[in-house]
Amino acid sequence: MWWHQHNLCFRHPVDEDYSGDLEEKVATIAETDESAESEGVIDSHKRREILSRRPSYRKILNELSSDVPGVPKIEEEKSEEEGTPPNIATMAVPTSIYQTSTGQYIAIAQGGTIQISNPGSDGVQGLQALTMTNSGAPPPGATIVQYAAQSADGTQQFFVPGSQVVVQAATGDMPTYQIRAPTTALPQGVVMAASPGSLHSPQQLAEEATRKRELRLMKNREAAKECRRRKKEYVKCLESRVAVLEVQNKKLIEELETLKDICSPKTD
DNA sequence: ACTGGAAGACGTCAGTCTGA
DNA sequence: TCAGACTGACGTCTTCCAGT
Repeated sequence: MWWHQHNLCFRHPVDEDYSGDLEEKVATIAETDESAESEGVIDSHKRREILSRRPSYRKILNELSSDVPGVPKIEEEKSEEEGTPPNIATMAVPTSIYQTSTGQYIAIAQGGTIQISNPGSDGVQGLQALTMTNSGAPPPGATIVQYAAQSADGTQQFFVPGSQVVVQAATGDMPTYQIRAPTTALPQGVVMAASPGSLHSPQQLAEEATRKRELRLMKNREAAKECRRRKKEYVKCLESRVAVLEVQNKKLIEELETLKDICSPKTD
């Protein structure tokens, strides 16, 4: 596998190895002037150990950015929506925000907690917490919502991704929610469970274990995505650093040549 | 049109790191 | 100490493109 950019051609056998090559390149260019005559040979085992214990890309890049003014920082987890309602922004950092048909805001926080806030309220007031779970073997796309707060008013309806609508289908101690397409009256599946009771039976324990596994896989999936995004940003940063250092190096060499000419004029 | 390789994105597992 | 975050490694899938 070969990878072309800036008229350079880097070998790129496995995607994970490329950033290592680039790091080496940056280090080599940065140290050319001082340590050109140093041994420069690192024991491969030691090097592997160092690499395997490297801190996260975010950390590295942020350290780089503090050393080098031009290097951008990797942003912390940012919310998807720019126009976050003020009464939600002060709470946990949401990953998704939806607005209900009655004007309420629903924020799904990182931990899977759903927060419902009334537009007129000032943050904490009117907030209801729900817990998102995916238990057992749900049908594709289905989401289990565990209702942890009692709704005081009547039927509630809010929008979820995919142009679907969550409708409160029953009231009372066991409110039920259904996901429906907004234009059809046919429910696509009941996805609501009441507040969780105690888990005792083997089946319930198995379901809980499955649920935990699903949750872990989901989080890991998101973490892997985020990790790859950071890595790409990190590699971009290294590439631009290579370019800058190469230019600097060239300038210094030219300067050195000029000074050499001045200090030791030719004797005819 | 078909095919095979390159490249990129993704999901998962396993191991390490880190903060409480 | 432990749970959660992070990341390398691996396999799979999809898309693109050049060659036939």
